[in-house]
Amino acid sequence: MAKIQKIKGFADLFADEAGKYTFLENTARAVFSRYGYGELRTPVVEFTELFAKGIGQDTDVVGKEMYTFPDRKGRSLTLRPEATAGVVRAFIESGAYQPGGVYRYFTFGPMFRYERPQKGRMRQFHQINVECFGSPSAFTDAEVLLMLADFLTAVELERLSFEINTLGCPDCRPAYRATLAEFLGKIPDEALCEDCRRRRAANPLRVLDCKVPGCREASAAAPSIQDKACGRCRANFDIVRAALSGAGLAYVLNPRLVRGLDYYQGTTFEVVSGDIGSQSSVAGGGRYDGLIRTLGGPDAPGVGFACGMERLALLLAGRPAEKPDFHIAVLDPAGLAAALSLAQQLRAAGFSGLCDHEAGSMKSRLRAADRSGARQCLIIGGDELATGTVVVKSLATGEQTTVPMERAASALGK
RNA sequence: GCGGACGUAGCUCAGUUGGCAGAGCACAAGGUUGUGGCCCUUGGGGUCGUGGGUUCAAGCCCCAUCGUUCGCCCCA
Repeated sequence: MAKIQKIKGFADLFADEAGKYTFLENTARAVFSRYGYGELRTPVVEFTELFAKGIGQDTDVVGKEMYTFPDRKGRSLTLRPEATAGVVRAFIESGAYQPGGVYRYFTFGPMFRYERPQKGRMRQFHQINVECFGSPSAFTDAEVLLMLADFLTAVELERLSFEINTLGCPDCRPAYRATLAEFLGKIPDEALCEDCRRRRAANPLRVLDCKVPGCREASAAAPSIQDKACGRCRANFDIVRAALSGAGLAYVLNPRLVRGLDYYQGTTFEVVSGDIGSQSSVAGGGRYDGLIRTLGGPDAPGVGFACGMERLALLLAGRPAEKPDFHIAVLDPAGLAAALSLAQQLRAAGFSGLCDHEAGSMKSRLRAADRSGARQCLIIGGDELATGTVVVKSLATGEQTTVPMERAASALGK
């Protein structure tokens, strides 16, 4: 019988690793609350249609990476590959939107994409997501970015680079796209990789993003969106840049920054680390003004970002586990019941600790106490049982005293 | 979906031209009848990922398969 094991690309996170995730979530909660954001938890499964419409039918995520399956009534469900679509759906469904209002949400949780796993990329992965609905202002873009930077500073990640770009709006992007496509059309086939030859007609912006050196060279002189953006987009982007500089946040202007999900427009950004292998992007986001309407909601604008917890965790030092205050060592089986009730009293008094449930030799019990990392060991053997006492031994210094059992808590207390 | 590397004890890994499966760490007991960490001794532990093939003989060679991992692609 083959051993049952976890699914490829899924992970079990024990103490050290799990601790990083709760640390990330707790500090995210604290930081985002200071900006007026509230937590929202949405389902992990949605109707497939939501993602197909929201993310874009021709993206890789929708085209080949979704966990999609029929439920018992034959409806097509999918495990969410990203959070924004679900949050937007919840927002629309709640009916909370009033024109002019601004709505701020953050959410944590697992996402699923059927990809080949590698460093920093799991099939079940975890994101911290932030979404702000209702504000068309570039100051909101800037504040969201600053909040992300604030969070990353709070978790003590410093060596990260912030890249920003604008993708243009529905007014100016089509024209830019056309001139870019025209430029790319003149490049001889041999100069581009196979993917880019296909992309230059279908999705010319993505050619800019190609990592193949030849393609980089070929597109080096391509027209930049920075020059072709409309006045409003430029003005907005200037506001964002000025706000970041004003706040002292260093950033890199990356005109080649193109996001993979169709709904992005206007300001986009990515946070990159050079220390975690080839999946180097730890966070990414931007503005998605058309999305809420696309999904059947009001014509409300949106901005947000997603932050990959696996990738942040790679950068985080392990969090040392909490050490217990006491370990009760039992030398005589007759002492097991007294040991457990003593342990309960100590826990009720606020101490943390472990208690032997099987008796053993002094040597084996003390070794176990030592391994647990406990500060103090309480020893209950035949002598102590006879006199109603307990030995309180410091595992650091080796000093020990014998006290009546009911005084154990105060003996631990100092 | 494509490519490379790797699967031997709980963990990290040796294993020669194919010739009786090993070390370190960890664990357990003892050295010390009730005193841990350091040290010493002893001990328990393995279908060599799985299934085929070649061979007198396979951990080693061949094929397949599963898993892990790094990269491509894509993305957080």
